[in-house]
Amino acid sequence: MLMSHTDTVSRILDAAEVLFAERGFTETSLRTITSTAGVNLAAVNYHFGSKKALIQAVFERFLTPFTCALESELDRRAASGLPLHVEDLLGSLYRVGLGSLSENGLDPQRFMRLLGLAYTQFQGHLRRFIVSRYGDSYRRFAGLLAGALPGVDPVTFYWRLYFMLGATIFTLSSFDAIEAILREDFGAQSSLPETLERLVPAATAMLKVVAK
Amino acid sequence: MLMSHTDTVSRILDAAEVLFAERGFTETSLRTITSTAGVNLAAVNYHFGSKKALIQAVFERFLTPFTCALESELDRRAASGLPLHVEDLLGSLYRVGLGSLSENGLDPQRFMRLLGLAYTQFQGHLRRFIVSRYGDSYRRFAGLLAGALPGVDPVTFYWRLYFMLGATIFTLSSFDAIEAILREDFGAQSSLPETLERLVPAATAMLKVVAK
DNA sequence: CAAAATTTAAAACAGGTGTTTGATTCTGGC
DNA sequence: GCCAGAATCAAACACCTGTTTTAAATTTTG
Repeated sequence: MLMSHTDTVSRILDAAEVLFAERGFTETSLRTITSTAGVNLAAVNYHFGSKKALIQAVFERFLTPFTCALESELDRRAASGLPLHVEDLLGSLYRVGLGSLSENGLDPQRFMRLLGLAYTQFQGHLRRFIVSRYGDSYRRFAGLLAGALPGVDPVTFYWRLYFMLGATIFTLSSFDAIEAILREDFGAQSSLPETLERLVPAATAMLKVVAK
Repeated sequence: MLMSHTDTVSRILDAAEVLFAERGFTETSLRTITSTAGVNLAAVNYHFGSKKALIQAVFERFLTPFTCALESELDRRAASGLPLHVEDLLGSLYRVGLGSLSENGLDPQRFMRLLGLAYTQFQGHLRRFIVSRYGDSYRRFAGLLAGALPGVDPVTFYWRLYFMLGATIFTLSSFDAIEAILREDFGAQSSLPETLERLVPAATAMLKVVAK
């Protein structure tokens, strides 16, 4: 039968998620995954088919609830008829990211770490998978953001969008490390929500600049 | 003799530089490096000691001229006595990056790609190496930048500094990919200097925002 | 209950990894 | 010309990789 998701599958996904986020894809072997999951080595290839497919499955479990939550948040905003400002859109994005993930028992920091990996590690198949599966939502959000920034020419807008993505993914995927440095140097510790509250105005300013 | 740097060493460094930037560290084997360099497999361990040491050597060849050029640019600015503005500092940083590297026959894009890897790949030894070797220059630059931003409290400043680093490294290390997308969608092609000219005002705005 | 399909298990497979070895060639100083 | 030291080479080493196989156990179903 196909109700298979008894245990083994989830345990593999759980272990893979943590280990991938900690060490990367190539640096994490199937043997490490299966042994920390407490299942047999062959189980990965049996249930997922290959290591690549496992990597994609890990991302699917993250991204699907996130994307759905973002879509319905955008629907809600659109239904309200109110104009969408840049701050609101970014705030929504971050709030949804934090909310939907922790609801599903997923660690937002790990999520960002994995997202960072998806962009920087050399896994062509992953990039293709993500684009084909979640590209529409991405384009919708980007379109709304562009609409909230009249007067910024398209090419400049897209570069700035990438600047923003970079700032976000890079910073949040190394959140632990950066936070540790700042705590050591200034004693003040920052939480993830606090950091996002710093990020929203900073990213907004970057998107809005009027070239002089 | 110690004049050894006849050929083999540089050829290994050249090949490793390109291959690392293209595929990452773990994904590039010593056999691939030595065969594209046209040298014997054992040469890496003979001249460098280990793969880790080779990785560090690749970064040293990039970062030392860059850091030196940046330091002397900062010296020059300091000697002039003029106050240092944020735009100037960022402009210097990027201009020096472009200039000093291409002078030494090194590809700036590859440099950014490698720098991105250094941050995102899981090579503890590399991070430690870079921090211990180039940490002082980094702190000097960060200090000058902080001085040009009175009124921004230290913790906020440092978070924004990381936002900026993220935007820079992330964007430039994927420059080719992003540029290809934008060219396909808008027909307009962007050069690296052009992109840096977009980045300077955007990053400046992000650093300067006054929280409302 | 028995037959069939699904899931687990141990072992082997084929190939790739960084590193080391020991012999051989090259090279510069006397 | 000779010979120590440096550099190159082919081969082997020990280990790890993802994947497959074959058999046993388990679960589902008629």
